[in-house]
Amino acid sequence: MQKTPFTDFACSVARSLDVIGEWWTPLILRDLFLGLGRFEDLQRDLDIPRNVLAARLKTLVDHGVVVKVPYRDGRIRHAYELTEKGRDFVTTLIALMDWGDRWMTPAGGPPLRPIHAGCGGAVQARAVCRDCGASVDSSQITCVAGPGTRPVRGTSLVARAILEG
Amino acid sequence: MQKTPFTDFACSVARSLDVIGEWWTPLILRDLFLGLGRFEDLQRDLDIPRNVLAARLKTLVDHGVVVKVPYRDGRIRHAYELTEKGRDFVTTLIALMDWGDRWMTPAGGPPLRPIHAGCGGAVQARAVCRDCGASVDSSQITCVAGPGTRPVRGTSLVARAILEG
DNA sequence: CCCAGTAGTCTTATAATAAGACCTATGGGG
DNA sequence: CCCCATAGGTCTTATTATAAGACTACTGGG
Repeated sequence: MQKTPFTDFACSVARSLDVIGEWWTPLILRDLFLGLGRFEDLQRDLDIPRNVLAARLKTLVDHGVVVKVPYRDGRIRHAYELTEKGRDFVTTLIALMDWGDRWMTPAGGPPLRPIHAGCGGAVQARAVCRDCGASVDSSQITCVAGPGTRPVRGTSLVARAILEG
Repeated sequence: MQKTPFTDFACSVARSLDVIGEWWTPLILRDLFLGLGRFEDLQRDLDIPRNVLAARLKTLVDHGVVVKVPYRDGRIRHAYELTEKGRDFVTTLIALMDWGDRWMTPAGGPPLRPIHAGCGGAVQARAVCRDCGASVDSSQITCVAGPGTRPVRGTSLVARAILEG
C-alpha cells in the first residue's frame, strides 16, 4: 500500500517520474542548476524539511542524477552537483518554467529568465522534429508504438489503440 | 502541516508543479494526450486508485488544464479533454519522455515514439534560443532575475546570487 | 423492472510529509 | 586544549496523502 512506483510502467514518462517526480525534487534540481549546492543552502532557500531534503538527495545520487562532491573551504564541505544526466534534465526544467511563465505567471511577470549565454536571447523549450527541424506543436504529434511496448499497466489501452490504428 | 503548496514561490517551476506535479498527474495528462478520455479508461489503463483519479481530474479542471465534455454514445457519457493550456503542456511531456528514453530506457528500447505528423520524423524536446535559433544545452544557459523576482522562499538565495553577480 | 456499465464517493489501513529537536564531526579562537 | 559555531545530517511525532476496494447513483437496453 505504498505510493505506487512507476518503474514497471512501459512508459518513459512514468520511469522519469519515478526518479524526479516526487514532491520537491524538481525544485532541488532547479536550485542545483542555478548554482546552489550545499545542503544548508538548499534547505534554507526552499525551506524544505531537512529529512525530506536528505531523502531526495539520496534518491538523486542513487540514480546518478546528482553527485556529492567534497571540497575544502578551511574545513571539508560537501556540495551536490548535477551529473551529465542531471544537466540533461535542464531541458525539462526549462519546459516546465516556460509553461509556468505562459500560463501561471502572477502579477509582476516571470521571476527568472533563462538566457542563451552566446547571444543573450531568451531560451525556450520546443518540441522539434529531428528530421525536418520544424518546431511542432501537440496537434502535429502522433505517437507510435516503439520496440519496448508491452501490454502492461500504463500502456495497455494506449498501445492497443495505437496498434489497432 | 499539510503538503507544502508551491503557489507562493517566486518561481514558475514551482507554480507549475503545484498544478501538474502531484503523483500520477503527468501520467493522466499523457493518457489524455494519447487519446484516452473516459474516467474508466484512465483508471483501467493506469490502475490508479479511483479517488485519486477523481481528485486529480478535479484539480486539473479547476486550473483549466482539462475540460469535462459530455457526449452521446447511446447514453450520455463524459470525456476529459486537454484545453489549450493542457495541449501546451505536451512539450514538457515530450521533454520528460525524451529524458527517460535517454537515461532510463529498459531492455527493449523506448516504448512509445512521438512522431511529427508532417514528415514522419521523431519529435524531440530542445531548449532553443528565441533570438538566434540555436539549440542550446545547459552549459550555455544563464538565468537572470526577471521582473517578478521577489526575495521569498524559492528564490531568496538564488536571486541574491544572481543580483550580486 | 432488472441488469450492466459509467462515474464517481466513502471507509480504512498504511505510507509520506512537516516541524523541529537532537546528534555528530570539524576547525577556529581563546 | 577546550569551547563554540557551523555543516550536514538523523530521529520523533503529528498530520496528510495514497492505496485498496466496497459502496452509491444514474442511465439505457433487453
